[in-house]
Amino acid sequence: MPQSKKEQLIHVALALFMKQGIRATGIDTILAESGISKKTLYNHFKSKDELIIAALQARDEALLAHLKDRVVFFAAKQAGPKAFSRILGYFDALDEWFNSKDFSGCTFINASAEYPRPEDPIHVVCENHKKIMVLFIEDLIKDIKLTNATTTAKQISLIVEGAIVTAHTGGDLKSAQLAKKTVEQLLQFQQVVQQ
Amino acid sequence: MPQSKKEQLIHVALALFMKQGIRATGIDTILAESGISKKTLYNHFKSKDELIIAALQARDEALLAHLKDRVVFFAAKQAGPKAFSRILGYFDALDEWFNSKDFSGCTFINASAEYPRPEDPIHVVCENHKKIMVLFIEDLIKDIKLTNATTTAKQISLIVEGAIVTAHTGGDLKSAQLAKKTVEQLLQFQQVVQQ
DNA sequence: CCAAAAAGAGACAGATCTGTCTCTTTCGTA
DNA sequence: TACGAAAGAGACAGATCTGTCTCTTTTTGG
Repeated sequence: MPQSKKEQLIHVALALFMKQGIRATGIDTILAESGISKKTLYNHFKSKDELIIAALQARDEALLAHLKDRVVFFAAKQAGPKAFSRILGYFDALDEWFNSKDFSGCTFINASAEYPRPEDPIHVVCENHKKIMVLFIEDLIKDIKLTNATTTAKQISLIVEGAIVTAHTGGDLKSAQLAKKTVEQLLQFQQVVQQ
Repeated sequence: MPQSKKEQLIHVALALFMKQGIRATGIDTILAESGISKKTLYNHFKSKDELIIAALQARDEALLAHLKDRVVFFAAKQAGPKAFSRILGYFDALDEWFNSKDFSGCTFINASAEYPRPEDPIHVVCENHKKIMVLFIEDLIKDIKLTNATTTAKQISLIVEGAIVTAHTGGDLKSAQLAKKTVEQLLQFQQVVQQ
């Protein structure tokens, strides 16, 4: 078997959740799309919520792996200071993502919108993802001389989240480019001030 | 009558949508909460979607009015250059909002997450709201000397949206303060560069 | 090769969803 | 007061939701 039924379910569920939203996607649709029976689903997952969480975790891993890969690709093409190339390449990767055919916003922002209670396990998964993304950014800027890299990473994260929302909710598919420019200015300012 | 039944329905529906999400809120819950009958609802609104759109439009007006009011309040307390006081006061207003008891993110980001298709009328209302918010920011910075105020307003908007997401999805209730600091740095940089 | 056990298929149950329809009440105006 | 029209109440319909249960098929171990 190339893929276990559990993996198939997660894969199909995630695709539908991303395309239509979570609450808008019924169990029956997932089953019809995957050709797997209801009993099998409930053998692997105690409830729909558990499947949702598994799908989000799969998305977390896949997205991070994908972005890491694309950052390497785009960083190589970057002009300017070498230390900036990875973080600026990140925004090219975001630009590519926003303009991909089936872009429908950040799965985690969307999920936390559908499950707004902060203590909801689904919401917690989203919160954790966002923490990981800040750490990812912190890694991208580690070669830049900054007085407080953690704070700068959080600032860049604000801009990234803003770009995602502006692309999806605002329908502005160029938001990653503006975000890139904004981060360049911010980093230049912080470097100027420190020395 | 202090409030028409239509206004009551919009008011109750909006509160529930914001608290629980839109798809998670059934018509019956709205009716029970408001004490209004189903027939009356469908006399005023052709469908649930129409009620959703009316609720979002009400939110659009109420939020903008509230923020305008709070900006005036917080701008007066701002230190530093007079031209910066309104935009910086805006972030104090956001901080107040994020830390209010029933904060559950931006209603429009959330709604567009639940209705992800860009051509969905509900999604369009959200998109329009975001456009209005950029214009609002552009007005807040109109006393600052900038080479391209429209672009700067869009940049600040990115940071604002990022702060909202970071507060709600990320659970970081201090994000408005970091956003404020980020905008200060950005504006300082842009002023330095231009002259 | 056979029997025990695990896994799968899909009918079914019970709740809940949106939207309709009929009947009753209320209101405005002669 | 009386009558026509508008508005309201809530039962009802039909679709759809999650989750369970029974029966069949497949797999596996001796």
